[in-house]
Amino acid sequence: MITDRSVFRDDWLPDVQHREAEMTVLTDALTPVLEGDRAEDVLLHGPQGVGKTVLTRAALDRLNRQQPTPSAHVHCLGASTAGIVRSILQELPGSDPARTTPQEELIATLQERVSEPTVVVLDEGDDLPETDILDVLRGVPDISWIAICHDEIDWLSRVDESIRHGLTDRSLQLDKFTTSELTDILEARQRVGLEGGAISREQLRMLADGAAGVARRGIFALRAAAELATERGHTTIEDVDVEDSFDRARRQLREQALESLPLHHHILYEIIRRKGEVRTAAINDRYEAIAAVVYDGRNQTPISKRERRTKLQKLVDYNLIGRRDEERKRVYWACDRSISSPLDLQVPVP
DNA sequence: TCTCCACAGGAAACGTAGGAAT
DNA sequence: ATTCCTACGTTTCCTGTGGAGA
Repeated sequence: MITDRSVFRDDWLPDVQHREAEMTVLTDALTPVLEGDRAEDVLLHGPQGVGKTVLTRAALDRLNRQQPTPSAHVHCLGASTAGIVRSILQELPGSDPARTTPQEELIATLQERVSEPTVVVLDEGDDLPETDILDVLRGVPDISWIAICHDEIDWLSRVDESIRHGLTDRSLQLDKFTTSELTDILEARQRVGLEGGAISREQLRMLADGAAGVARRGIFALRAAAELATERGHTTIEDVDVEDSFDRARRQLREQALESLPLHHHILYEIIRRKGEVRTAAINDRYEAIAAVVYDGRNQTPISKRERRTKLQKLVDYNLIGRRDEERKRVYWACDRSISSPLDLQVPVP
């Protein structure tokens, strides 16, 4: 039933639909490059999964077809200033810098290497105002940036006045799609990714409706529906497959998030998942009780309480665990207890 | 109201891997 | 081969918060 799985992946670049106005703002911002000038900076903001990254990639793709332009797409979440500069250098032509190259030297290399208009995409840039990266980029005359974040007000409140001023008219909001817009988007994906006639327009509308305007959710659900239909021996996708697709899609999104995290997070996640609702102190007790066994032979050592708090925060950010403060207790629980760590952890059952 | 306690999270300090210089 | 240097992940230290109990 699925003829091309790559269509459902995050890195698939579709023809952008229902973002004409936004696309115009972006392409206008990039237009100076065609004259050999630096592009305008842009801030792109909106909820997760509504196509901010896709729109940016599409705009750069369009620019590249008119005028090949160096660009770098950097994931900034949790990265230091030096880390971001290093990622940019890795994407631009030239040799990659060594792991321990001093920050000052990285910046000097960037200034030397960039001699024509270059666009840097700062994805997942919510924490950017805390780093010096915008100042660093300002020191490279040919570099312009497109920052992608969730909360515009928060982001702008933390950058300095000159940057805020430079963004006037170039702070671009992407809202959730309407059901009919998202139906169109799913229609286009299924045309490429599924056998002809596998799904009806009405079923696509149901998927779009269930995804509540979040494109990534809808796309994952479309794939999940096709997978369910195949497993159940249906020749085309049936309504029951669509109904059951949301659960599977949600699971797949969470599994993907968990897989992307390192060992310590998996161990903490498994402790919480197996216990149901659990207090911080109980997590720590359990962690300390099993640490020796779980870390054995893994080339890593148990982490301190303080660092566990940081890891737990990340699990919350990734929507893998929930958290609530009540009285003097902070309580954690797994958002979906059926999702287990793919690592083969020797977490003993209490 | 005051003191004690447990915990959260910010900031500084620390240890280590690995590349460069000698 | 040895020494030096840096980024990064982590630990240590510390301050703030808020409920419990005197």
